[in-house]
Amino acid sequence: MKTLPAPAQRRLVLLAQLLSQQKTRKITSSMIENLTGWSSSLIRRDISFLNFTHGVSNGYDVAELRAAICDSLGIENTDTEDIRRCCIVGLGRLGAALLDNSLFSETPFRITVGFDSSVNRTEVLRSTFPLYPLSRLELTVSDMGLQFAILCVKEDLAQETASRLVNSGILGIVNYSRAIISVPSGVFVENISPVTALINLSVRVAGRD
Amino acid sequence: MKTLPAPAQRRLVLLAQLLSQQKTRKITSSMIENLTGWSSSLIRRDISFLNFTHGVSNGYDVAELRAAICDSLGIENTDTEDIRRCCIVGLGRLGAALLDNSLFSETPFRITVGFDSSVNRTEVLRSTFPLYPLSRLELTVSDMGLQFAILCVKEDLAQETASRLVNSGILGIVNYSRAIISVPSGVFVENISPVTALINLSVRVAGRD
DNA sequence: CGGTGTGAATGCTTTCACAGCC
DNA sequence: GGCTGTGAAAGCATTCACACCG
Repeated sequence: MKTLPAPAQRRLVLLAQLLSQQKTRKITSSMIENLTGWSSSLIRRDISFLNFTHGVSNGYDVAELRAAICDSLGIENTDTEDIRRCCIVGLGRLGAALLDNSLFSETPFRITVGFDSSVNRTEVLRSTFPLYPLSRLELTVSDMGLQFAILCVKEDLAQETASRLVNSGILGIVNYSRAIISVPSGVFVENISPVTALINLSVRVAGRD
Repeated sequence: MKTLPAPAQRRLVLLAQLLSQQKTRKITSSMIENLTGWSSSLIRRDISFLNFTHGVSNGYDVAELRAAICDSLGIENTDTEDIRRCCIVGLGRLGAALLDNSLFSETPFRITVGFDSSVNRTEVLRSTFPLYPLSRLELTVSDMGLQFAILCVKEDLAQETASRLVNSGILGIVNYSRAIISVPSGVFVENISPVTALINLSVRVAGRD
């Protein structure tokens, strides 16, 4: 098996999510094409990277295929074992809205701690896990051995906070701010600011000749 | 000028954002490489698609380059003209957190209306623009001629709501839910659920051999 | 020199097309 | 007959390498 190309990896993540919603028991590559717009041969190629040998020729078994993708990507969505604990940094309106582990049900992720510069906010907000002042970030992240952070601080603090996270051992950052943050190699960032998303949409809409 | 490749387009959007943060007046492709991890020749190639002829050989003028990117992508960040009006659908904790146009300052986007199935929420939440019950979605979206929507409804309503948006003329959807939504060709979706982002990070972290 | 801009080469990704299987 | 899985071809994106410029 060749190594999984990055675009294929991202499609497979979405495909796994699509399969969890799927009501039917079987699905064919052209049904997936209709749902996603990706060509059926591309989908078959993506699936072939999983070396998932299903045997039958009349489509994929939805549950089996999803399991094969999760298995291959290491994203078993068990609720019990192999949980990845994450922190949220910045508990403004947006950060506070994400303090809700029901968003992560049936995934291997759990929010286990939040940080904010305002002690007022860490004390007023209710959650099932601790909320600490920013000053305890380094200590807590390294003690808990966290690898993932959700960054919801304001633009002007984004780089500084990201660096502190990286220095404490964080390997992946979900960046909700518009700021572009620099991280050393081996650390990854997913930029999901609504502004970036709207700009990308706008360019794509304009570009459809 | 050849047409802009999709990966280059996405990098340029991020580059424009990076340039807005940049403190220096000049920047070279290898400074950008250090900040972003993209190779300097790739950056020069991306910029060459703009047919931006800057003249000098000791780096790019930050402001000029940013203007050239925005111009070429049609994302002038004026606050006055050519504003794209957007709606938010679903005013739970997350949707309500985005009802804040200060998130979109210095961009051509403005939230101009919100919708929720709960009349209670549309009446209790405060905002500078109207909040309506979901039943008024079609009428309002087509009356206002909106092209962009931010979708924050729960998973089980995502597809149905997206279809209603598309039928009302929406061309681009920022999807905050985990649900994968199907749209006809000519309509675009950006999936930015925190769950998807974490999964992608987790796969990339695991894959760094 | 220390930089850009760009043909040409390389390396990836996607599509084509068809054998093989149920 | 309809679908998968996959070599081989085609099409894209990235890197190389170097002419050229201030």
